[in-house]
Amino acid sequence: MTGPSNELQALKAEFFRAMAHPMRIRILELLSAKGEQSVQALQAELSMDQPIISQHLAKLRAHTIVISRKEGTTVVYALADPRIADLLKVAKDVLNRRLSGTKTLLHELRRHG
Amino acid sequence: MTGPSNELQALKAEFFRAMAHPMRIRILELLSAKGEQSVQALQAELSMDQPIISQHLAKLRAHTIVISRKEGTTVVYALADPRIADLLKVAKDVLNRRLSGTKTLLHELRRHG
DNA sequence: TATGAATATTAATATATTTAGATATTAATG
DNA sequence: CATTAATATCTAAATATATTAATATTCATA
Repeated sequence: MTGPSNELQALKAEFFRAMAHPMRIRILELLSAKGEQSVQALQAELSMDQPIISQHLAKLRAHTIVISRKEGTTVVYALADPRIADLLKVAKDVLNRRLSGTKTLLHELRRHG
Repeated sequence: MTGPSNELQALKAEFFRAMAHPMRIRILELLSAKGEQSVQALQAELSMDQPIISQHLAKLRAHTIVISRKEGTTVVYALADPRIADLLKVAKDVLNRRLSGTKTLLHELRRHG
């Protein structure tokens, strides 16, 4: 038995890759924490040139990781799916555990005898 | 307040990028589903040349996404953290919902009028 | 210690992604 | 309808990543 199709795994890979950039992570964390944000707001909070932000937003949009709507001349972005916030949270947990590394291990050892 | 440091977000990005490859997703899903596996077993199940598998395993190892131990001349790999299985599961949910759901699509369409 | 089996590394080329700057589009306003 | 503000797109150059094939390492054992 071969498991799920390769195309599905390619989709997952593309999905992860679309998130895999420091600037895009920052954007997604802002949207997770504060809800929808205009491009201006993101630009201000990330102190980033406008075309750069737009390019990253375009990539996230292309993979339906964020969605956007227009409000007059400004465009407001939001997570396309609340589970994306979960995804970031799990990733943070994995990394946090890793960073606390030895400390956590010692702590656990002490607690469990 | 600026939020968490940029280095942390760069770490997260590197972490996602290290997973973001169809072959590595397949490896991680096998390890999630079946527990630890030797390189031989992975090679057989993925019908992939040995050096290719090793290269992907090396990348996963470099980011502490998998860990390995030797058993004589064979090397056995496992997920470094069970939460990585959660991560894959959440990603699968997001993509499943996307593939089955018209909700997001309609939302996208509405955006363009 | 020479050999074979299992795994890892290296190096080259090809391909994809990022960045930065210039320019284009869109919608509101005077 | 010309102008401005907000956002998006395009292009070329710089970086990073993937692929392939060849070679190296490690360990058990004859």
